Amino acid sequence: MAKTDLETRQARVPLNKERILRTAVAFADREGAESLSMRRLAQELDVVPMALYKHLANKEEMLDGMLDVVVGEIDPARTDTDWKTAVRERILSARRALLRHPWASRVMESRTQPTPVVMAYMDSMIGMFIAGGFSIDLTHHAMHAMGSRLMGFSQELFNDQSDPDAPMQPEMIEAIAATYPSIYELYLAVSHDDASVVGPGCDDQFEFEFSLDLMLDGIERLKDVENR
Amino acid sequence: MAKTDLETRQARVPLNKERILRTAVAFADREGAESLSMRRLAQELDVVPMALYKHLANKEEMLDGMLDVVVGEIDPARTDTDWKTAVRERILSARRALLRHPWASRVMESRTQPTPVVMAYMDSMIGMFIAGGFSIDLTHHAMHAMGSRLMGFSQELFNDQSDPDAPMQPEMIEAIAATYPSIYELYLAVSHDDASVVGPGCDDQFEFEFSLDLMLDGIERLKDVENR
DNA sequence: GTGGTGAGTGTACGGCGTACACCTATACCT
DNA sequence: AGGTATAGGTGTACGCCGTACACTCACCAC
Repeated sequence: MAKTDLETRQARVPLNKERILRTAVAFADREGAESLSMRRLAQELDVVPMALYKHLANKEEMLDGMLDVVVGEIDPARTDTDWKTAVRERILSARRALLRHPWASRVMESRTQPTPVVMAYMDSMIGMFIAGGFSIDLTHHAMHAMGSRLMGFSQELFNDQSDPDAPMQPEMIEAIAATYPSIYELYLAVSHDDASVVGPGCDDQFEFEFSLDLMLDGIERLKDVENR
Repeated sequence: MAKTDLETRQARVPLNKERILRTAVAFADREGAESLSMRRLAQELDVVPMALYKHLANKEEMLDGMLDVVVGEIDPARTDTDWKTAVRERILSARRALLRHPWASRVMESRTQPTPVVMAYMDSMIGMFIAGGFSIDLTHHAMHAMGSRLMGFSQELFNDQSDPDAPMQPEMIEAIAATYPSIYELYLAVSHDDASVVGPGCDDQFEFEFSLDLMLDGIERLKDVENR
């Protein structure tokens, strides 16, 4: 009896959507999104799986909510500078948020409908271009062209190397050299730049900013043509 | 007995990897990748689910195989023009292949390791830049910058509208107008360009080529700077 | 007290990928 | 021709998954 009493006494923190989402995000940060199931999450919260469904319609809604948490971490737009700096810094802030939650870009790719939070982010992004003097049409094209870069990632096409700094067996390298000569050539050049011959080979942050600036410069030029 | 005899007689086409993959691709084309399970596919092939595993290690390997089928549909590189035309046309061919198999880009995004077929495609793509006079480093950056565009798609961030030409309820439009003024402004401009006010609103092919050319022009300029 | 309400529970269902043991028809060797 | 190895198809079973549905029970206003 004493035990039951104590259990009931220690007013167990009640569930609510926000606490569920925070826990889910933390779990995904720790274990990856693919190991996040409703059942595991319920366990994490010391609750029976179905309890979650009093606060969320289904798993999809939860994933959306988790992404909203991430998007919520993106800094608001600066208003004290030109459009290009403002857009650039905002996107880099988005990227920082996504890097904090490595599962997020993949989950984002899997979503089909934007949430209101994402819509609001897009809305403000569009606003930045318009305020910067872009025509509506060019803004539209720019938004398309930026694509997922707007959210802070370029999908890297197999970015997730199994072992971040796997030393790459020499025989594997040889096989690659024979079969994919151009990849090998590129690999040689890139890994040579780096401190170690076997390092990660390229600086993702640099590559991201490189192509971000390629886009920004490109659309800036188009804007100037338009206004000439 | 006659029946059994007949059944055994009509030499049932034997399973093999290629036939499985062809059937899987056709099924995904028809029903979408999310409804493709090993069990449904086995059913499609009039075979017990586990039969598939004599030809494929697991579902992942099957998905990879399906993507290889799609990548196999991309035209080989032209060798009779400048790098820019050759790259551009190859990418547009990739895009055509992906549009034939709407599930493919999403599945591709979900993969973590490239298959040899994809590696070969990348290799030849790299080769096109190098042959075009790009330095290795610039080639490397270009490959990163092009990202999924190399495979014929830019991830559209919620490109899949539930109903391709849903008329958009007026009250929904009003709600959007109030909450997301910039999105609304863009929506107005874009849908006005179009024949109908409620049409798809934008031409994906145009947007794809727009940003493809933005990238190609950008890296071309960098190449010229490099060689100056 | 009474009755309504909303959060948490328990059970159950149908689906999934696939491990493992089994059967069987063919192919090959002597 | 007889024996046997092997590859391809089968059947059963396991442990996951998301979630429908009926329930209990604490709390609340009246």
